[in-house]
Amino acid sequence: MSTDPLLTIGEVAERSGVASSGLRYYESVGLIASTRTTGNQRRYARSTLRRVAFIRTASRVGLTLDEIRDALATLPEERTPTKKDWSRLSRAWRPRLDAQIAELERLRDTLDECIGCGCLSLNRCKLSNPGDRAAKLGPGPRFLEGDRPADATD
Amino acid sequence: MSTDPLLTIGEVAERSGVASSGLRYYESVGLIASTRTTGNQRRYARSTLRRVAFIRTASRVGLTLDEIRDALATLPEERTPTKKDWSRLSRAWRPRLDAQIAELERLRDTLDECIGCGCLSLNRCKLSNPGDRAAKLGPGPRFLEGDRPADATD
DNA sequence: CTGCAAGTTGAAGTAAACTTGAGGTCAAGC
DNA sequence: GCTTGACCTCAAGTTTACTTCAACTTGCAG
Repeated sequence: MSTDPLLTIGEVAERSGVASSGLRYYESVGLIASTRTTGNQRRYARSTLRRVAFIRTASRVGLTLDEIRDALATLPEERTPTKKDWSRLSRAWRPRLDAQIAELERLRDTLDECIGCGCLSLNRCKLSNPGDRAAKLGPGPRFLEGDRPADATD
Repeated sequence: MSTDPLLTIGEVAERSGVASSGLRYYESVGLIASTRTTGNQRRYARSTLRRVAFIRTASRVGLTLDEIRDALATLPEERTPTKKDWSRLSRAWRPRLDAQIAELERLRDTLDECIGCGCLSLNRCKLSNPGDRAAKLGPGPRFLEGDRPADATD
């Protein structure tokens, strides 16, 4: 315990809930930065806690670390980001969240329609055809998704 | 083109939107089955199309292939599944979808509260503390999620 | 000064869901 | 009968977001 304004990696890990290894990883991909002690140990500014919080939350919203890095790149470098700065970034999540929710609701409603008939038939059933490309939800393949529906016979 | 009731892997790929390599993969993990021609090529029953449709849709809902395999295992083996069979499985997704939507809405609402203040401060802000473990949404780490919040000072 | 928890590095492993590649076979039209 | 596109297998590669391991070094309490 100290009065030192800088935090050790263990302290940041403890407070952010991100493991030390995760913090090192974040640093390796350019999401956060640190200074070093003479003995080569990392020391973090307090503002890093907020930055990590942003990263975790953005991640929960579904952004990839790449996208998060891009977002963070818009923060001013010459000064510690203000609440306004963070607020601006967070606001950008809103449409994304709305889209995700809408997509799931669409899926749910279509499912309701289909449950009655137990169809799930390709091409004939709405469920099988994404409908919009805002998919990219949950794990699974993002590669070919809604490419060619092709003809229908089953 | 033929009158053959069995489909080649290419046909199934074309109609289902899942690449041939994906279908082989599904087979390798026991999600679908096929018979073979004398020349060792796969031939699929038409019902496979429905099965694949189920897999893709369940996947979109966020189920892992493991879970999907478990669900499919409850289908009768001795006969081609009826609409009722599929309907039963689909109905089981509903609570899951509802939970996913609720989780996202919770996140959005909390975000709305937080946007005004640009807080995102750890522990002090609801956004940083998951609240329920129904997370498992979108990509990213499912490992440590909401483990120890720890104390708060920033 | 000593001991030991905490920190360091780089490489390798993990998980899910597939894709790609190499090397070889099959089937159908001409 | 031959060419060509579709298929086969098996191993290895891909992506994202980390964790784990081994082998070592620091830093602080006693």
